[in-house]
Amino acid sequence: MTKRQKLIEIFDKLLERFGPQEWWPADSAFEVAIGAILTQNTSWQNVERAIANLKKARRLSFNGLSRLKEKELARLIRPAGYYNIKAGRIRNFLRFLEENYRGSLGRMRSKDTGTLRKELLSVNGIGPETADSILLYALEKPVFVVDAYTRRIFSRHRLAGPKADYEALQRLFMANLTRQPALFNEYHALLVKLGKDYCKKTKAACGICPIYEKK
DNA sequence: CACCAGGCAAGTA
DNA sequence: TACTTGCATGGT
Repeated sequence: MTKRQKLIEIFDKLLERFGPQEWWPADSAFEVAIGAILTQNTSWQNVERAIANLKKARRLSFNGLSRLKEKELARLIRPAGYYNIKAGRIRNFLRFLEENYRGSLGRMRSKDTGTLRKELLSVNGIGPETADSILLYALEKPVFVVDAYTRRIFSRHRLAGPKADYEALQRLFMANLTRQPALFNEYHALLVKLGKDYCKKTKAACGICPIYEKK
């Protein structure tokens, strides 16, 4: 069994068990990018409240957010937690868009993925997962998103070392699967679904995990 | 009450 | 390089 076959087998089991996840839940690419920052170490449910506040205030756009004072932005995204930190990070991202793409996320699409990733990582507040989430889910670039669930699931199934870093885990997927945005999209979303339902930090339900196998 | 959630940066050794 | 800590709300 090659790594590729193993990765595809897991994907097929997850898809059969959970069905398509329909990621990323958002009305625009811009909303995806803002959501990616808001969901850093935060439950999606809390992010939804923050997004709802921004929509209700009609501020969920580059111009809308740009005209907000940092304190006011922080107030609106309060439910997402770390609101002072995240308000600053969102403003860093807005300034990045303003200075490099005249405020248009869509204008990023024409550049190559590697360059875009470095640019995003240069923004204070955007790390590997946030950058890759924007690349894959907002710009549809073929980049695999790794998160805490991915690391936990693959470590517990002994498919990766417990101390495998982000890039190593990402390479496992990207070097062994065809680089299709749609496949990476669904795979990551399914791993999050599995993590939420069966692979929590302490309460692991490995015995009934859909990809569990007896030795 | 404790623990967790779709991280990241800054500080320390 | 490899830890450790602060950031914070809302659900279980």
